[in-house]
Amino acid sequence: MTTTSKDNGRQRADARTGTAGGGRRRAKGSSALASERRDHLVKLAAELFAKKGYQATTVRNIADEAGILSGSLYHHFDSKESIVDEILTSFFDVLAAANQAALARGGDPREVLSELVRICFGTLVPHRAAIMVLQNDWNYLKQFDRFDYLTKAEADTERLWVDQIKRGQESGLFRDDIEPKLTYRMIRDTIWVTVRWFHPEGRLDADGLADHYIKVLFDGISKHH
Amino acid sequence: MTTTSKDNGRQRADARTGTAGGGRRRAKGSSALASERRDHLVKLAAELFAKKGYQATTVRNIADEAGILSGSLYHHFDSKESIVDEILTSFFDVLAAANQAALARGGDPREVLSELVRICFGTLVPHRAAIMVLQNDWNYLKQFDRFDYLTKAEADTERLWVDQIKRGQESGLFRDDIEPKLTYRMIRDTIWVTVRWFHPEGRLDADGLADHYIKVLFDGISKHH
Amino acid sequence: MTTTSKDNGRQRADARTGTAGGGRRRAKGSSALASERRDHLVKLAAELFAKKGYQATTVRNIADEAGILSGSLYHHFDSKESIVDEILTSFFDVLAAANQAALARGGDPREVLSELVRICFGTLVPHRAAIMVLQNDWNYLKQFDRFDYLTKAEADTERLWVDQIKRGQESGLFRDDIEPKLTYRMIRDTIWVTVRWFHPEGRLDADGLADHYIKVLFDGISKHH
Amino acid sequence: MTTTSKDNGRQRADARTGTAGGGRRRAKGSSALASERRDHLVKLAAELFAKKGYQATTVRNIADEAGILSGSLYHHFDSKESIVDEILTSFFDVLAAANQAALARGGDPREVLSELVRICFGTLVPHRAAIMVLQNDWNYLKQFDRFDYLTKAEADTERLWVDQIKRGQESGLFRDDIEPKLTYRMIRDTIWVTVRWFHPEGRLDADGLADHYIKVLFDGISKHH
DNA sequence: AATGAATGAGAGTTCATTCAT
DNA sequence: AATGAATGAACTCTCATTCAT
Repeated sequence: MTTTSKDNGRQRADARTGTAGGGRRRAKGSSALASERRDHLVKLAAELFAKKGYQATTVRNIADEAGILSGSLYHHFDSKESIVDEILTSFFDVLAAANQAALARGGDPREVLSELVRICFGTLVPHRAAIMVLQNDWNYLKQFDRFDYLTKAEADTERLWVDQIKRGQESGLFRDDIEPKLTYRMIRDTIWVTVRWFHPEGRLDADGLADHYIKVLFDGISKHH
Repeated sequence: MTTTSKDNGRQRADARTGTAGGGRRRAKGSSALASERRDHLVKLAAELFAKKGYQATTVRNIADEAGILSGSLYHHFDSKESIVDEILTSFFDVLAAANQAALARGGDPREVLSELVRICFGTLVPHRAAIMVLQNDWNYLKQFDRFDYLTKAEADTERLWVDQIKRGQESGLFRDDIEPKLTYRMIRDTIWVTVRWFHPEGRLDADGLADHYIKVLFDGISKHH
Repeated sequence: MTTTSKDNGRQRADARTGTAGGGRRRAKGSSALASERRDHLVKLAAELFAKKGYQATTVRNIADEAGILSGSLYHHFDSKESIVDEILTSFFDVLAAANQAALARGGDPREVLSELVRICFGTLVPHRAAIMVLQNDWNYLKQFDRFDYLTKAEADTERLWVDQIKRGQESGLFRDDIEPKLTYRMIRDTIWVTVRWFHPEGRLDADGLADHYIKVLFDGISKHH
Repeated sequence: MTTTSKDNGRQRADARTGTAGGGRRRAKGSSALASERRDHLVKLAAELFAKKGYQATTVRNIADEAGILSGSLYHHFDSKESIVDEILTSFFDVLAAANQAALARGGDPREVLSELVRICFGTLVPHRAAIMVLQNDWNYLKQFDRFDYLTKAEADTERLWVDQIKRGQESGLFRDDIEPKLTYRMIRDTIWVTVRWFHPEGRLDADGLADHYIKVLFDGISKHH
């Protein structure tokens, strides 16, 4: 039993249980510094993955960016896969926790749905890289068993959204002639896919984008008299 | 260098000028058969690209599927890039032509926009592979100069849509408080991204999807009294 | 379905069924030449494995010996493992066939055992490399599932020998106070391990070695009056 | 370079001179504890080398087993080679001493040879790991100059055995038609190679194995009337 | 129109070893 | 006595591409 920081396995296992907050427990206080180094490397990798794509980013690219040799990365990570895993996991943890919190706050379906939308847009900046990877490389990554948990997490999220849409229809807030599942998927995709062209320094920041979208989502683009 | 059908370069040049109809001119009647074989190979490649992604699909994969050796593919194509280029080009040709036709038919902005949306959804089945590649691999492919024409084509399309949205606002049909460019991008992304989960044999076919989306787009998901 | 010569899998499957003679069937006559090239490479690899050990021999070593680049080896073989597999398989096929033939010829246990010993010594020169690998690298190779069949083949051989020793004891030819299984193992190891120092150009060739050993085995080193 | 117990070099020099008894002299009493730790590490390494082979055992494997980090091993040893060196040296020291003692005790060649055989079998349990390494990894290790002394030690042992066999032939105890050198090698190999399958808890312990082998060696497996 | 052998660059990964702390 | 970060060389293997046949 080593005390290296290369404990991806255990870490992720914890994370996936849903212990919200995204706080990462470390066995030893002494490795707080080690964690910093590690987190820094993950961040560098994330930027490269986002920019060039997971497959097109080589382990050597990441090492170069960090100013070390490619082999040295393996002191911190088991594999290239485990790096991207860490990126995606920490994103999903935060998202799941935020979603749960929104549900807990309650409110009518329209309010809850607005909040869920805002949460999604809210991750656009802090988790830009993870979302980019998900948009561009998920089709490739999903083939690996180790990422099955993401498929499951997504299924959970879908249930959560669909429930709210149905509640909205039952309570007469939402139209009856929309398909809840379909509608969810379109909302979801519309939001995440913006990561490809969204620049937070532009005219609209993430909140502005969210407002704009919520407007269109609930009332459409037509002028109602 | 043979004088066979390996004339990707010239072909694409023609295509990009926008000569609608998708008809591919062949200099020699003798190569009609060769063209069939070639088209077949492109189709096989497209399916693989769609399923596994462009980078993850090897030239060997394509050759295996065709029952030949990987080196033999180079009798038909200059490179792996030129195969995907052919796939994307033929999609963009059809799309641009259809868009032009819709504009030519005229109508108020709401009608034109509806038609543009329907055209997009309409390509989902016949051009599934091309759209899939665009969704998953564009971030990688865009780095190559040879695909610059796609960026330009997309800019043209954007202008076309934005014009209609603005016309709609000016004529009082659409709300003033929506951003035309933003709205276009969201519509565009929402439609194309469905390629990832859309199954034409499901409850809704592409037309059904289009109807559903147009409904939400114009009037939102809220019930209006 | 390709027609490359990289069909290790199928080939070995056939071989293991026990089709004696060691003749290797090739799907196409056209690949007879391909087979020659392949066999040549296997031979080069075998010599290196024998000399330096399996692990210490790099794929580049083999390629260098063949005057090609390391990557080119993968046109012929799936992996380094599959090369050594081919070496070992062809040895085991020949050995099993020879053993069966000896049994078929019949004779009293002393004659059969003598023949089995002679067969073992007889493989020392033509299969020197395979035996060397088995002596030096088996402990490493056995960990891979793909070599399980060798463990099974060895178990079959053990049964065959033990049966003869027991028959010899029952018929009063061999002493009762020897353990058949133990005796077999010692005979087996004694013979194979000679591969480490045996030089066929020395005073004794393989046949001479066999005679010498049979003498000692049956009657010991003591002078009997 | 510290002045701790990392003195492999000197140590071995002493050992090779043949100072029997296996007692390891330590310059400083203070390092008695250090020595214990060191011996423990050597033992752990020996087990791993025996089980997985020298090359396949990584320095990390050893460190893991000891509950430390791989780099920390270098506080105790110069290199991976020096660890295995220590294992082999201590085995050869004991063996050489025992052989000398047997010679010193005298007796007719049959008695001396029996004793030598028993000595070999007697090392099987206490020096299992060293013998395993010698059987499996010697072909690799012998390439390094630092292990030349082992080749020389082996040559000494060979001379010792061959002398006894020749004496036996001259005195009429052993058959004239056996090759002394050949016979020695076969005896040697037969004994050591049993390390691969010998389990001391089985039906026969090391002494039993020795008895069995001596029986066969001197009188063969045939029943003599 | 296709084969089969090879190229050459580069991929992810391993590992003995070093060294400041 | 041990850590933790890093080195640097080498490893097996992949793959788009070329070319003589």
